[in-house]
Amino acid sequence: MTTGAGTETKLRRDAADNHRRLLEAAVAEFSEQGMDACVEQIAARAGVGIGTFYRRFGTKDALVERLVTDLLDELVGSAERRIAAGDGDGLESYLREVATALVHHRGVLARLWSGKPAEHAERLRPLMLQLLAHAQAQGTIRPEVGGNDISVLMWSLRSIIEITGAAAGVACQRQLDFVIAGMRPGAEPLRHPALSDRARLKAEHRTPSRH
Amino acid sequence: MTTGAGTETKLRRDAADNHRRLLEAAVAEFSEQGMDACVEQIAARAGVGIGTFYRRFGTKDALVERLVTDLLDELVGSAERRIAAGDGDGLESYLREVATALVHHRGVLARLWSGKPAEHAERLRPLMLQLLAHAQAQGTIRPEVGGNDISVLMWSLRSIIEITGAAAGVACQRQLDFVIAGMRPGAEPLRHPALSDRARLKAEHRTPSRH
DNA sequence: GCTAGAGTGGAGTTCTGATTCCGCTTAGGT
DNA sequence: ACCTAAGCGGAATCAGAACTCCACTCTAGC
Repeated sequence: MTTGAGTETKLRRDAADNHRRLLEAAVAEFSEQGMDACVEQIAARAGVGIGTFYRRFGTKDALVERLVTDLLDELVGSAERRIAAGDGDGLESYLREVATALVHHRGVLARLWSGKPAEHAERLRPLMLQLLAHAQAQGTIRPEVGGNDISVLMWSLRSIIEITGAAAGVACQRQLDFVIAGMRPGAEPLRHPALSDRARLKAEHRTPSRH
Repeated sequence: MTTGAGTETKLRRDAADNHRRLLEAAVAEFSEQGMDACVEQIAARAGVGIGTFYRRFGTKDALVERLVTDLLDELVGSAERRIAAGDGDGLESYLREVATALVHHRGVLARLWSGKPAEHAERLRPLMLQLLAHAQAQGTIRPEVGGNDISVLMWSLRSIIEITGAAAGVACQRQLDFVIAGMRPGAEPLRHPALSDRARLKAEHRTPSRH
């Protein structure tokens, strides 16, 4: 649940403790201040000096990447669990879980769907496609819906979450109500083509704003 | 089309020219670099010195606010045009126009739905509500849909646009296909409550990240 | 064509926040 | 209890970008 990369060479007890505390402080601080939260604040909140922060993470960017990786691990785990369950509305449940996870990690969403860890995001795609295919086989999602439609849907949650802050959970679930309703077999026909794979790939490799 | 505030005390011809060029350069630079585009770059792109930039706008922030105001004027104009037209799918057409406008001004979206110009955004709301009411009276949108649902929908476009960059137009229209389909009278019932007015107001007054 | 004053350019200043450095502390093996 | 390398704190350094200032250059009214 905590991580996947194994670069942790058993720390001294106090050090391990500081490490954990830094991670918690970072999540909190990023949630509140956005990605501009400054390192000094994070360290202060964790009750350690800046030096300790840098000994542990090397760079503010490395910290963010670590948080993003944790989040992706969570999303992957969630997808796998849904696939294992094998019920008809697996995709819908999955999307709702994704929304919840994103809300919880709202501080680092700006880095989630682009930049380096895009490789990680690739890990998610086949699982998502599998859930989609299953839902379509069960007839709960109409056949014209493609994987890129689901990607766009997930992307769209980011700004809702960043704008609504505390109320993000409600806002996302309601939005999912509408989008999913629009993806059901009985819904009105689609007027526009889906995003192309080429465009999706370009989007996933874009390096966004900051630094 | 250019603006609404009338603080422009007829400039010397060359100055007016530089002013226009700065505005264009700013839109371009923000679109490409995001809100972190630096003033020096903008000035360079416009072919003027930094001094000129500051004489004209006083502050980077003032420039952004000006661009946001222009965008809102455009959105208001669009809504008024739709209301005047009075056809049944006014809301849908309006939303699609909004998407197009947002794509064009993608550089400043981060400042659009929050911060100071929230007052301006208030100008938009009654128009949007009117379009919604009309659509519901015509039976093209189901009655459970509320104004806040439309707000959330507009917010959701921001991250789609920022992530997809050049392909944003396609992505947004397709997403609108789904959401609007989900808002039709025949669509599946909604499972979750809409965002409360209180939460929406809080969201609109949030001061986001930067500065 | 001349002149006043609006406009200009861009080096220098200031501010903010990331990152480095190093002498001091402390866990934990013996 | 002692020793030593892992850890720690935080002042000092560095970097990047916003913003200021002022000697100099043109536009436009005469």
